[in-house]
Amino acid sequence: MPPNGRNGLPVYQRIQNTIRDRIEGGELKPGDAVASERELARLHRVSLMTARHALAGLEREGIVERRRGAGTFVAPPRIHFNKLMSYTEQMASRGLTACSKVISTRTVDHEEEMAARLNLPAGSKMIKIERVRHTSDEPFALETCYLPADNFDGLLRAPLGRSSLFAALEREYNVQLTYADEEVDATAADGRVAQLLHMPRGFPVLRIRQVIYASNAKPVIYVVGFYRAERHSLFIRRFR
Amino acid sequence: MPPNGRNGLPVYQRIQNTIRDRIEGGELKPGDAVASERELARLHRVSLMTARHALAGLEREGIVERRRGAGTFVAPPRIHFNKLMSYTEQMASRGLTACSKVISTRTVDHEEEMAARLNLPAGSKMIKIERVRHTSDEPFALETCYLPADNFDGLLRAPLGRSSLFAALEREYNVQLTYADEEVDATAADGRVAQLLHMPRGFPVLRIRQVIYASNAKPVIYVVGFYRAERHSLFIRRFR
DNA sequence: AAGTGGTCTAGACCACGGC
DNA sequence: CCGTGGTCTAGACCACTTC
Repeated sequence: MPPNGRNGLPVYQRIQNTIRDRIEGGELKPGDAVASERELARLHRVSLMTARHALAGLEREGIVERRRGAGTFVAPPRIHFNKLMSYTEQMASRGLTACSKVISTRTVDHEEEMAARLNLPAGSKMIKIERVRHTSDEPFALETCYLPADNFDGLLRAPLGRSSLFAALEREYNVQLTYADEEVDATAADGRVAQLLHMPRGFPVLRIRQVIYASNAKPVIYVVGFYRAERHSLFIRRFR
Repeated sequence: MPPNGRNGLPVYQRIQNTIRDRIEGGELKPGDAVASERELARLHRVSLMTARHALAGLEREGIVERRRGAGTFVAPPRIHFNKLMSYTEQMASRGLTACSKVISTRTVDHEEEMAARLNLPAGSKMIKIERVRHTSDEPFALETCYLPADNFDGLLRAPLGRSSLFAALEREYNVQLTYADEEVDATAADGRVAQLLHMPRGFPVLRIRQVIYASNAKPVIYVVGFYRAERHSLFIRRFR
């Protein structure tokens, strides 16, 4: 038998995908039993070790729980702690649709603080995108992000209103985002923020400044976000 | 061959232990090559899949990095972000001395929200400790923490003004704190907070609600903290 | 070309869970 | 008891990195 299927995917990953699809499609719900190792091996005409490898991978991802002597079961939906996720992905993980309005997109070259955050020389050209995030009608966040203009030529022509910036970077520019450092504090809404978020000036807002790094440890995006306090909170898990 | 060695440990775990020991003992340093799968299989007189299983486990733990075609190498020491640290420990890690004033210590039994956060039945007795944290003269945080009264009899007699609550729990009560879930948002200072933190009422403050869990995954402490925004910010690292 | 990790086979026995 | 996951064997070929 050929080691890989028709497409280039290893067999164990194709098995994983069939299971993932059935969970995401709602066919399998948390607590439901997944096909056993032996069953998968029979169904996919594959060795036991390969079926096992597939399930072990899904368990490591937290999608599935394995109990010796009992079976393999769909894991309860876990809260994603300390995961770097785009707004689009966050919404999707809560079963909601992302909704945002692009306020402005342009290139700038004299915002020194932002250049410094991206580790660029002073005066560097940067792409600047301002977006208001909302759910249904109510706006709840203003996010301004900066990217080095040199590396992302043509990004401004992408349909940012619709699709995710993360997705565009990872797909179109082949950039692998790996981690982000965030600084969180509270501040009072200034005139512009108050107006865009439909709240009185001086109201408390959560401010999150985020530097997102690519796999080569180079900073790729700097984001400043202001969040309406009563509509947004941040969840973190810390370990001892 | 017997599936397990003399002791009850699976072979692959014993292989892992020999490698862990050599790393912890300083014999292998970050970047050094670890024995290859085939080498381990030969040395331990074990099948390739078993040697492989051992290395895969170490990789999942982050102890080792595997590069196809190159080999398996000791991973660089991971920096610990998002660490659960007491106020005392945080200050110490910045070379400062912790300074706090106990405002009140008492037992309460009708704060239902707090009982719920600690997963206690309604009406349960809890120890409640209020402390103001400060640097030099300026107060910058009000922290109120709750603990189940049953488990921590006599805690109120400990010298909390001086030593760490964490230290007391870990030493006196043999509780191993393992992780905490935090919820962060922004809010306006109410009268009491404003007075204690020497700031105008209505000013934005960072609010952090924290549930700290022991090693048995039982909640042990619930802390609500209000932090002066201009003197405190939170740093988080998120991973993709 | 030699060595490495990645995938895969076709079996085996064990420890454990639920019926 | 039967089915489950956990461990393990003794091989195989492939893709990749290093030299």
